Amino acid sequence: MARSRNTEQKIFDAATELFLEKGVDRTSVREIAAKADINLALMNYYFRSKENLFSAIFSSLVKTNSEELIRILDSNLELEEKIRQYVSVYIDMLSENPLLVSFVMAILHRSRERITEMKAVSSLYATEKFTQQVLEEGKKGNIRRTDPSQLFVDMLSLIAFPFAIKMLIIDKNNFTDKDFQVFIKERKKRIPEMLIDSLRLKP
Amino acid sequence: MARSRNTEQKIFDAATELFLEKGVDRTSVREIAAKADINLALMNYYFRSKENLFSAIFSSLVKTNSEELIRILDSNLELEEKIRQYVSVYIDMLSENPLLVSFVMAILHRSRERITEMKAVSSLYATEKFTQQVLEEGKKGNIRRTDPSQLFVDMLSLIAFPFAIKMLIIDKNNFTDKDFQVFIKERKKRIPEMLIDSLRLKP
DNA sequence: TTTTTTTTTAAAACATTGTTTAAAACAAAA
DNA sequence: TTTTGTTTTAAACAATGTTTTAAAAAAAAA
Repeated sequence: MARSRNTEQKIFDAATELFLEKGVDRTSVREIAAKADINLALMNYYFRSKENLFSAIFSSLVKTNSEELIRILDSNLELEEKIRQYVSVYIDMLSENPLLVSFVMAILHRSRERITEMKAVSSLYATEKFTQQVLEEGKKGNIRRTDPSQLFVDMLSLIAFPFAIKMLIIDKNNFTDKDFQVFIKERKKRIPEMLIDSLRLKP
Repeated sequence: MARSRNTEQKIFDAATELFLEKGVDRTSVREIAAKADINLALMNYYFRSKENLFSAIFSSLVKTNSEELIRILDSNLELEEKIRQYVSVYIDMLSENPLLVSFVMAILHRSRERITEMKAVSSLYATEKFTQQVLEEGKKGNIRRTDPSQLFVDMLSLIAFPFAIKMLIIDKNNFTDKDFQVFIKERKKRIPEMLIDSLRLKP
């Protein structure tokens, strides 16, 4: 008979929440068991080890949140519109899951091996078409000649970093969570403008 | 007599290195003791607890690396030059200590209480003059009217984030460490241009 | 030198972690 | 119902973590 999807899912969900909130290393399996309201040993029964559970969760998170972004990057949209959509979708995604950036960065710092797992799924590794477009438009003289890698890192930085320092921004500006949302929403307009500005040919 | 600065320093230095490299939670006090070549109990003798040691190190790191930045922000340089210098100095600093960003972010994710400790020292909290300049230049019509907080976050993001995802950038582009340095050096020109571009009045 | 204080040591106490075991409870199939 | 296989449980285990203790060694003060 199929394993109780119910219990397995309960563990997965509880662990996801805790890992995002407190980080993997500060979350004990006992805590996960308590939150999932299951017996301690069931974690090992279903996932063999904590590290394994973490790996499953990490892959799932990255994958879930990358598919749409990859689709945009691979699409035939013209460069400007592609940038607008990528920024918009990415920011919406992170707004819904603001802990994601910190989590991924913590993992990046914690276990470099995890990089491999990201390759297959992260939108960072799906920039071929984007790169090609930037080079082509540059050649045509439609935009300033630009290193596509730099442009992509700019974009990523402007999108993601504010979420990584969310707490600092909130604290510094005496923001409520709502204020932060407004702040971020503003960036959905601001970032594409900035990037496209930087591509515009000087008169 | 004063406590043996020597031993205390040895512990401090060994722990700093390990915390930066592997993160606080994955560094054991036994490891610190081994690396510092001291008896295990001395860590407690000098710093009372691992958490306390960490706190000392964190404050020191943030402080050391913020003083010059704060000085620039508080200076009377005109806005454009201030941006150029801030970016340049900040990038140089992170280049010398590339693990700093990941470390601070991991901490931000790990212990929100630490935010308090940053207030007194982080350059993020010394933007008063900068803010004032942006508003003033905007009023005078010398630059586009801009939310200073947004501009500052842009600047910070463009500077810091690439270091946080250094491993991804290296891996994705098949960079050597030297390549990464070149990539970053390029950004020292690129970032100020981008920011100043975004402030320029449209024709 | 003797006394006092500071620093270092080895040992062990103590807590918590992730994992395993072996039996019990349960559900499905025969 | 009996059998079979799956899921759950409580308890134990082994490893590793941090902190404390109490005595030894070293250094400074008297």
